[in-house]
Amino acid sequence: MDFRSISNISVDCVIFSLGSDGISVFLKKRILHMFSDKLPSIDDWILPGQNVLKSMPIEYSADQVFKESVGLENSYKKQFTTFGNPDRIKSKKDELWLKSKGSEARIISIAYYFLLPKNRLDESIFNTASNGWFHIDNLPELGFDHREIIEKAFQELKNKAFSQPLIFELLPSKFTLNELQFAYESLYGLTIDNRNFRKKVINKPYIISLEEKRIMENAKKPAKVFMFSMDVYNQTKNKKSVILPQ
Amino acid sequence: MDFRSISNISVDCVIFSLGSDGISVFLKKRILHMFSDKLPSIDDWILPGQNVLKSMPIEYSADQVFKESVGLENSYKKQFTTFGNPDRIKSKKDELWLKSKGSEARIISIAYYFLLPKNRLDESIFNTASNGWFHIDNLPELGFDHREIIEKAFQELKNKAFSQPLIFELLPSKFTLNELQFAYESLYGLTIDNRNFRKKVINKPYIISLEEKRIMENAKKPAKVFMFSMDVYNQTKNKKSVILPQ
DNA sequence: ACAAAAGTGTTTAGTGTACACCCATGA
DNA sequence: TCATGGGTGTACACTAAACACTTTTGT
Repeated sequence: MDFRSISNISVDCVIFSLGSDGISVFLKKRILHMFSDKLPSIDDWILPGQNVLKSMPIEYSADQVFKESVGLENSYKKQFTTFGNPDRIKSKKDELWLKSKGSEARIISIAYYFLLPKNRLDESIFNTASNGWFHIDNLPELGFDHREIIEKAFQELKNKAFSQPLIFELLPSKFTLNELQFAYESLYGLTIDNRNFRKKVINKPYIISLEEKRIMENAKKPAKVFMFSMDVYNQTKNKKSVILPQ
Repeated sequence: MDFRSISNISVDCVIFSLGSDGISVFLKKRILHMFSDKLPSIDDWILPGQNVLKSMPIEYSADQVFKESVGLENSYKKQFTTFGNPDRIKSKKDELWLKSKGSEARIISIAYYFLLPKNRLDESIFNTASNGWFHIDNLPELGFDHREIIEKAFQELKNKAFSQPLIFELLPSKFTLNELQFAYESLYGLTIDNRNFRKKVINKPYIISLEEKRIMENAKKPAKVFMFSMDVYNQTKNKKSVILPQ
């Protein structure tokens, strides 16, 4: 095995999670102090990433980045776009940073997004000095073209969740209907009528009602919990009309 | 400008077109005769592709490949997945081929698909000795992991066309309703009721009825022609229910 | 006149949407 | 008893789906 990395190819990971105020993204602090006052000192945020290894699959590096970032494995992962235009390193800061890391100037970044289920998040990794979670609508100053990467990831996620049951990857395996509604509202920036939502959801065969109840934060009355069955979903999915969008 | 290529990064292009019998893919012949009888001689098909250039955007190479393949520009193009596992070159043939080209053993391929409108196809590029169009359900023997790449491209195309008006990229800018129906039937392997289809299509504001008529091949009665307006589409698209697939 | 694709209507079932109040529970 | 999220029903409009024959034109 050759565990050296390929110098011009990296993976960048956009890790999404559903926080109490909506969809959040995990970022790492980028700090570099310069000896010369003439050079800008760097203090902003970037996506977690690392170079691809010479003898391992691309996704191996993505999994490593995910594990090092949030301490977990086996979450939903999707490779969505590869970024690599020669002008994607635009700023003096980005140049300096790459030089300090000994990296090449033209880096191809294979970008993945991950979906982190709500209850699997290790709280200790929440906002430390070098890690942070940021609401998708309120991102901090970002290095390189990482804002563009995040926006693209979010768009791809929304598109995909439109036709596949991705939403459940953001929720605990047992969830309440109001949690599911909140996930949709957060992801798509909607407000949904609760009665219509419940009707629609409960009619899906792959949404299984459990006998269990759970008391949500701030609530007095316990709420029924449900689960999603991928088995039932795969069995019952019928090719609904595919003709003309909207 | 540095027009040398990056030795370990290439683009591969899956070019789709709508032929008279359905969706077709453009392939290039791969032939290599060996001096030794012990080595297999290569005679199969591969996707058109080339290496990424040192100082140009990735899509520049994709556009070049497309132009060299079918002699056209400005068709719909989508980067969909990057392939690069170390074991994607599995066969002796693939190894020999790469050696004969002086390429590295670990190549990252950034894959694009293109949609070629029906009437824009230069017939002279149809099946020559080194080029061929193959029905998506009847592909020949393929080199490398190119069958996998084509299947993935086709899946991504179908998914995307489900929520975006991609189907029109496969048709001439003026088309008949039966042509549009045939495009859907070919893409999704459906048979659609013609009366219901016409009703549904004619009700879309972005499908514009033209005063023109056209006599289709084998037909006697001329057919009305329609166009798709992206302007109207963008103006009128309403966020239809996004809750739960199927 | 015949062959071939173009074009047309109605009925029924199901789904989406608008809308406002009571329920169960813990504090 | 009050505050909080949990949970419920009806009416109307629209869309999807099933189904078969007539029209127009070129040969």
